[in-house]
Amino acid sequence: MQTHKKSISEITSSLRDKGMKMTQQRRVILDVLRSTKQHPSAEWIYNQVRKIIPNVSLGTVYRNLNTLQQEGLVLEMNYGKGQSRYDGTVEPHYHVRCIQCGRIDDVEFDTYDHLHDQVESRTGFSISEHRLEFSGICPDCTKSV
Amino acid sequence: MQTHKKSISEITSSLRDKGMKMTQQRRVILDVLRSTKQHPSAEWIYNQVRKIIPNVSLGTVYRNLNTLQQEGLVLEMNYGKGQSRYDGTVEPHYHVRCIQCGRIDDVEFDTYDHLHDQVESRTGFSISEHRLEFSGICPDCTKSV
DNA sequence: CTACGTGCAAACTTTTTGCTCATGG
DNA sequence: CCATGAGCAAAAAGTTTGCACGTAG
Repeated sequence: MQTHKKSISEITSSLRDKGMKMTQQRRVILDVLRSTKQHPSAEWIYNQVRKIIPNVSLGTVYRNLNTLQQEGLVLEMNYGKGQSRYDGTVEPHYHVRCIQCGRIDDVEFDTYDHLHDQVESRTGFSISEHRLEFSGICPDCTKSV
Repeated sequence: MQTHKKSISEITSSLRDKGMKMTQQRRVILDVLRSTKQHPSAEWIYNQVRKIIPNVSLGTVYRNLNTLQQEGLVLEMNYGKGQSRYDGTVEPHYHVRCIQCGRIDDVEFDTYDHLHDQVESRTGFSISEHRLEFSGICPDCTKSV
């Protein structure tokens, strides 16, 4: 794991090439998300960003998370009916989620990209990615039962 | 695949053992979901059920899908921010999803349950299940580009 | 009979959007 | 400068829930 992440200035210029701006809000949202090992919700990110830009709006957080996702800089994950969770690590990796407290950790694992060919020939789909997610009870929740 | 599904009467009596009733609505919702190879949304199920029970309510569909899910008779899947999708096949299997039209097919594949031990020792979680989902473009959408 | 389930509509949660103003490049 | 983005608040989308009535067992 621990692959090389694009620097903010690299990102800034690739955004500029598409006529997009690196605003203060966008930069801080990305910074916040990249600097946590949690896989937070939009609201958690919003609260962190507010510590730096007190009058940022939740709408801005959502708009930017969507933009960043389209640019391939952020991943969105949905579980159950609650809030989406976001991940600032876009390099392929897998997740394990606690069905009790919602905690999501990364799993250090070789990825199974070679399965794409098998899936393509069996389904006729042209596969671009896959997600593998384990669920169970985390160590903390195991203790506290 | 094509594993044995519990019959409605088996389900009825196992529900009864828990003090739950097999209502007409519950039975039809389960029938509709089990008899499609699609992986439909609650609203699609609702519309199908209405053909048989015209005044069924969407709330009832949701309530029953949640109940059936808790009983392990139905799976719920979330993708992006739209509606949840439901699956009447609870035997372990994987999915492939079209990022263009939203179609979801099953993938015939041996399952990777042996990974659970590896994940447990690496993360300390106690794993109960995993999901593997491929995404890409389906044959129909490939044609129509 | 009677507890569990339903229909209906209102409420709730999460996310998106229209509009006007601000700002990065 | 001026097109892209932000802030605000209202709306949309999806799901849940309270209540009075219905029905499976």
